[in-house]
Amino acid sequence: MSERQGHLGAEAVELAKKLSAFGLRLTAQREHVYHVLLSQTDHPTADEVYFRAKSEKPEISLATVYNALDALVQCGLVKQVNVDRAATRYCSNRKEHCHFYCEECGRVHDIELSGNLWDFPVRLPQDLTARQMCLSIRGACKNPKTCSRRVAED
Amino acid sequence: MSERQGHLGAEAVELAKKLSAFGLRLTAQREHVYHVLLSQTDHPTADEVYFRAKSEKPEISLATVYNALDALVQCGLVKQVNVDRAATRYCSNRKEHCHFYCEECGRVHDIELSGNLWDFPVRLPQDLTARQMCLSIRGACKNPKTCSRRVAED
DNA sequence: ACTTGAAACTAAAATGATTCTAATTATTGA
DNA sequence: TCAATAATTAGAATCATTTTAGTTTCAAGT
Repeated sequence: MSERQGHLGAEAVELAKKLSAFGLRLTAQREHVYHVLLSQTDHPTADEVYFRAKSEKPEISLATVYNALDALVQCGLVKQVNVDRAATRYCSNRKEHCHFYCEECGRVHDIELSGNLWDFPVRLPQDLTARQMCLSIRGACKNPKTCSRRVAED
Repeated sequence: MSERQGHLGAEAVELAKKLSAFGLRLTAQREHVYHVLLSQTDHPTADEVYFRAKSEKPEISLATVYNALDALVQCGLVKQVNVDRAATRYCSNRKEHCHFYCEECGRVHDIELSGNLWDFPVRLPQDLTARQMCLSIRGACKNPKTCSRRVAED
């Protein structure tokens, strides 16, 4: 067991496990990026993650943030949210949910599902193997207090 | 009625109607871009649309292709498909369907739905108004004949 | 048919997001 | 501890998309 794994919090222990299951190493940077994502329930872009991460660890580089995000996505702890032609956003919500994109303000909201997406009937050709399903909803927040044009995030 | 609307095909007539419903004009370029999208059932990127369009109309510019794609998306004739951090793809399939993204070869397949997405139970907060729902599936093609790494499109 | 302002078009430059490079450092297993 | 490998860094490069500025086309009103 490595030096740094001697004193890990619960979060980091799980992170280490998940990463190593995919042949990826636990590093201080990945741990920190994951921490940044968990500490705010919004859906930051890589750039936003970079700035948040830098405020605590000024040496971290943008390339590393991309690398860490990729590692987290690969091992299933984080999901990418792609909307229109905008920068990809990242979501650390582990509960089954879907995303609502407000066309007015650009915010992404997490929406709970009351059913199981895998039960939804689709005519999937037999040569295709599904690994992941996701639902996304577009619309408007309709609340003038919280929904104003082009705000960063919720 | 304008000069060029005098001799339009059925496709173009519908296009003209949809566009004008959104205050957008029918132009030769938009018509051509729409034609390019309809003539191949794959999911080209803006760049790919540009090259296909240019082969028949060499004067068309990339900015116009983007403009035309935006116009088509705005009036609902075309859908954007966003996957990972890759360039946005465009889909002219008007039937209710969802998208399957093959993580091995990058192809996007249209999948028919047997149910109505709007029936799927989600806990949508009442201040959110949904306008569009879409389902997407990730997985693998699993067919070595048709699925090889990083092929352009299906 | 003729004018006119708005919308759309063009090529090219600019921007923004993401990836790559090369050199360095950290981590892991022997 | 050592070597091999993976991950990190800053910065350059690339790719996708948007913006700009000048020109053309369109549609609405004479």
